[in-house]
Amino acid sequence: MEKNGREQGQCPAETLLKQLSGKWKPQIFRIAIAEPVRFNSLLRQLEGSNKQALANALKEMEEQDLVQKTVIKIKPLHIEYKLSDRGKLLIPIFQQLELLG
Amino acid sequence: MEKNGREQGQCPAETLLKQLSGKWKPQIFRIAIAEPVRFNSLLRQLEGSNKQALANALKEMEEQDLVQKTVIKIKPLHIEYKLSDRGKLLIPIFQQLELLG
DNA sequence: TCAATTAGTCAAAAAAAGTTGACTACCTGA
DNA sequence: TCAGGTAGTCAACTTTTTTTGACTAATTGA
Repeated sequence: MEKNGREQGQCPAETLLKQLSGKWKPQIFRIAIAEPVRFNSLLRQLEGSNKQALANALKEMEEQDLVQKTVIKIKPLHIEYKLSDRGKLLIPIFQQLELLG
Repeated sequence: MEKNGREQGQCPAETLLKQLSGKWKPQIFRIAIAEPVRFNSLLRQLEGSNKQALANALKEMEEQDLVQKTVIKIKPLHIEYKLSDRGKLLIPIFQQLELLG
């Protein structure tokens, strides 16, 4: 998984667009900007989605260093997803996309 | 084809991300920022692409008002694609994507 | 012990996106 | 009139992405 398009001689924008695209990623990103989210909460918020879809999206977003997964060791073991430092760096551009979309 | 995500109650960024994504669209957009392009020129510049891929991408980008198609009535009839006004509006955000990608 | 909640995994099917190769149509110069 | 360049279309195929439904595993409260 590359983090920089220039390293493969591609169009760098393409790399980032690919990381933010997909059926559920933009919505996950938007929700995670506001506050950390847990798996089932996300599942309930994203109508029409399903466990597999979210698991895939979250795993990819974690691999691409967009979100950070944290295990919270309380009673029924919560797993929290929040934006990573790189993810936070992308907030302004995401907000621009929201404005122009 | 919608131009504004808010009109369908979706994540607005999602609409724009979808319009800019796809195997060839980012590269087409980047090339078209620099100067108007013709079909076969694009085909030659995008290694691994094919007529169908480009025809699809260009048609969609035209429908989404990202590029403008112009028929140039010279000898062997050229067709030129350049950024539309809306497309030009997106240049800054695309350049940001290039920087961060 | 049983049901519910947490957060997933797995395999298969369905849908969407991308590729391939043949074909069309117009115009021009030889 | 025939070859070559322009810009495509079409149907079939392959690949990738997304969905569906069943299943797992740990923990908790009744």
